[in-house]
Amino acid sequence: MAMDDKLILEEVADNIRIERLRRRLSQEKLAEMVDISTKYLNMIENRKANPTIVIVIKICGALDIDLNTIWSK
Amino acid sequence: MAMDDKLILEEVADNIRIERLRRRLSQEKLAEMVDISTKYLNMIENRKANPTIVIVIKICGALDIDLNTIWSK
DNA sequence: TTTTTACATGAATTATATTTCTATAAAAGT
DNA sequence: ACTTTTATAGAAATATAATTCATGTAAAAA
Repeated sequence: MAMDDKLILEEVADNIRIERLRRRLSQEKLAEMVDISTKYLNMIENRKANPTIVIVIKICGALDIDLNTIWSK
Repeated sequence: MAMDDKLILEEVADNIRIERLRRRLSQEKLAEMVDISTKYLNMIENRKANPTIVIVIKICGALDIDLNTIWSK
């Protein structure tokens, strides 16, 4: 994993967590909405997973945000 | 793979191909810019792969488009 | 006709995404 | 103080992302 990969995952992870907390959703609730395991959502938010585009788009859908909210460079 | 997953991949795939052709880049050239195999880029454009967010963001970077260009629902 | 360029695909392999199970611990609620 | 909720994480197993190699096709160019 290259260094710029980590930068990407950091920003994606942080923005997901920020938007989730803004909506007062628990990891468990959001994971359930997106149909992924709680463990895996936790890994995403802690920058330990590189999720597929389908999962990211579903997360955005559940949070009612667009993709640019998660990465806007 | 659920049906709405396929809908997502279809739109993502089509938009990547459209933007690549608009810039007159070959699959080989774009794959090289993004540092993925030509075969895999071909699979993405033909809706046979579900790439990670890091790869999608790198593709957007190479095409100089934002994420919403690829998925805007 | 020959060569080159671009796109596509099957099979086999490797790397990694994702789940399941389990457990700990802090924080919040009662 | 007790209970419940929430977040975190290790390890092992499973699913699938991603590569490599080989090959084929078709169109454009020489």
